[in-house]
Amino acid sequence: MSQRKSGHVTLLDIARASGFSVSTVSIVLSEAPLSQNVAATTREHIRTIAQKLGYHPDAYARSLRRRSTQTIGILAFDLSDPYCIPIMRGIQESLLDSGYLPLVMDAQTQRKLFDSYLHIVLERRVEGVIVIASWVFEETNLLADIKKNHVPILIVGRDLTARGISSILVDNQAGGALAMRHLLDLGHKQISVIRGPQEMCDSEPRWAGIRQTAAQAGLELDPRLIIELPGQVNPASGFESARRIAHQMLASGAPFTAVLAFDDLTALGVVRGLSEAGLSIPGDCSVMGFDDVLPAEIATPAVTTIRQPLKEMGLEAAQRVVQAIKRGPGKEEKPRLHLTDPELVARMSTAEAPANAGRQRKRRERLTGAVL
Amino acid sequence: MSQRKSGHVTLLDIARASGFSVSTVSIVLSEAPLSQNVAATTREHIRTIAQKLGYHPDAYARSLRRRSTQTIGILAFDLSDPYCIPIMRGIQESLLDSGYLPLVMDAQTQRKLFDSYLHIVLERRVEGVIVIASWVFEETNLLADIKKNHVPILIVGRDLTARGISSILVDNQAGGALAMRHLLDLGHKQISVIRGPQEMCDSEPRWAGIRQTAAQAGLELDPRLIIELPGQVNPASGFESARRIAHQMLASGAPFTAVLAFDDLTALGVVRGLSEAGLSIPGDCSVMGFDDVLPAEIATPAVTTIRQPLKEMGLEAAQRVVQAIKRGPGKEEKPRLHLTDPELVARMSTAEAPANAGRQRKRRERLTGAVL
DNA sequence: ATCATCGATTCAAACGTTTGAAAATTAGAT
DNA sequence: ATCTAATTTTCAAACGTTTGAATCGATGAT
Repeated sequence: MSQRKSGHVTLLDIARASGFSVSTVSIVLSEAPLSQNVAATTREHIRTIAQKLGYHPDAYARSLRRRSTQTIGILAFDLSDPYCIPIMRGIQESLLDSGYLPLVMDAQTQRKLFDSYLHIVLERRVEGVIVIASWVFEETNLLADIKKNHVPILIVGRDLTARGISSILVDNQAGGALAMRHLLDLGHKQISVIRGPQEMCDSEPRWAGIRQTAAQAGLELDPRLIIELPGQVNPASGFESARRIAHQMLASGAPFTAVLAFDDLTALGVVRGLSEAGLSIPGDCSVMGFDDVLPAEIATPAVTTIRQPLKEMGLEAAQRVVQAIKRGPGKEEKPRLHLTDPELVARMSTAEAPANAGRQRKRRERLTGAVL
Repeated sequence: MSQRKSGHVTLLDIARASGFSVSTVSIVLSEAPLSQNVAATTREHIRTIAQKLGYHPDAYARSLRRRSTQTIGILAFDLSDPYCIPIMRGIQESLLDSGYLPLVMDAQTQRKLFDSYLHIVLERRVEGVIVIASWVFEETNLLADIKKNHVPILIVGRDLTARGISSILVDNQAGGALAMRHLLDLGHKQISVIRGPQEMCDSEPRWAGIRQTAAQAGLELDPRLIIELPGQVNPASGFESARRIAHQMLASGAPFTAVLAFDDLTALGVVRGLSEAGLSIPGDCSVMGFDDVLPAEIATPAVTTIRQPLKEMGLEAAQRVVQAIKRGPGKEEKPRLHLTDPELVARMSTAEAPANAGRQRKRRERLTGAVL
């Protein structure tokens, strides 16, 4: 009945219906400090009417007037990557406590989308931005616009302190070391490593940790067993590449008893590839991943992996951005780098190296001949 | 330099810097029809300055004035459920084309959050709402508020036409039938069914399809092998329940050669449970799921499942909501139900029933005794 | 009676845009 | 020089809120 043009119930509607002015109604419904001065009966009356009409304050009008949107933009590089989810969870949890609304954007691993979403969050006047990306996106000149508009920004999953952006990511080198250490502890000597694609910034430090640990243990890695993943177009493509690589490794004839994969999806690809060739995991070959995402946990055998404290990273990211907002513009802190601790999660896909490597090799030869 | 109190560059800044009025600047930058009348040199001049200052129109002021937010609220019941992701993808794709921005909210399987997000999307003046939920949420009285405010709403994954809400979901009964048909075709006679929890609306129709198909084939299902999942608190909990159930079934001594699980995560739980007991999939027992989510695809053995056209459902949902918005308030269409076609995806977790069931039973007995 | 005091309510301006209507400028025709 | 018409630009109001300042009554003190 009292529908205005916009189709939404406004303060004016309630003012008319209650006989009080828009000001009074606003003061009551927004629980402004002044509302203590408003007669209790009036308050009651106004609230009842608002309830009845189904009033919801217009966030746009309110934000415009208050000059604050209570909103933080979350730019995820790809929501279909299970890696993003726990981070988002952490962010969300922390943000809800502080009264901010996360504005989630999914860039779907597309630079174009990423850029246009950066535009959008700026137009939506987010008070801070959190980027989730292990990705290269530094070239985008929109970062300059973000700075021009004094919006605090922080990135999870990549070190961009060199570009003046605070960063939170796992200590990839320590993680790589942890992974290699685990395989060494299990007695493996012939270890294949599937390195990440060049475009990924995680690739290099992980590899460094792996290489270093192997060297310290006096182990020389067989170059035929060090393979690099091609660039990925979506989260699932790592799986498929790894599967193919597994077949290639078997075909190469180079003996190995364990595979250290770049991440969990890659590890699952390796498991698939080796299984297709008739090998059993971990009996014939151990496989381990990195990240600890859901699919790794619910696969059988569950894959041993290096856990990133993703949720905690999200929590911290949110806290840091909120702090930066509270600190206010102009008083920016200098960009900080926070490396979180990786953790070994030993599951079922890794086991002691077989005592008799000869038997393994023979078995593999017998099988791969049949499959490839 | 020309920073105003809000910290953002506004039309006024550009007006001052260019010597033209705010109106002219607005007309040029928003590419209003009137901008054809603006001198080409002026247009150029204004655009250059806007670019230089890093101007981004304020979405709040604009929406307030235009009385349109170009925004659609997406309420996902749980983003950590891989089921949601393809739907979201579909929605997003379709929405971007039509110039709407999806406002994604993740209810994390919590009714309280769900309600508060419904509030928020209303305050944010979304022009439409898409709910993703196989969930019970009908009791929430906020639905009434949504209707009061004339916001078109549509639900994916649940039939709520009875409550006057257009719904898109897979034909669960047909899917259940398809699944059972597959197992029957493979020659299975002793089939265990893990039914969904009561709270889930998918459970009943799927079961109906299964039961009916079995009956038509003249197959009587062993009641000891019909088990219902407990209610779930998060997507991963179905996995754990199913794992336990697998052990219980083995312990019960009732013979079975196949398990038809409620969904993919449940199927993966069964695979885990049976594997722990020493059975091999599909050699000793076939397992199949429902939905076709990522973990089912990348597990080894890949799980046979009934695919829901999730992305397509998202696409359609978005289209329908946009249409409803275009149609305008008042001219609401009567709520429609759209059942999409499920599809069998035969993978590696199902195989022909073993010719000799006796051997199977013996093997299982031998093994389970050792494990439980 | 007058004046300050206090409590309850309202005024009016502002946030940054958009847009119908008006005005200013220029050009063209008489 | 005057009038009309076209082109270019600006005015001013509006969107729904919030909020410092102002108003209005009534109470109590002088």
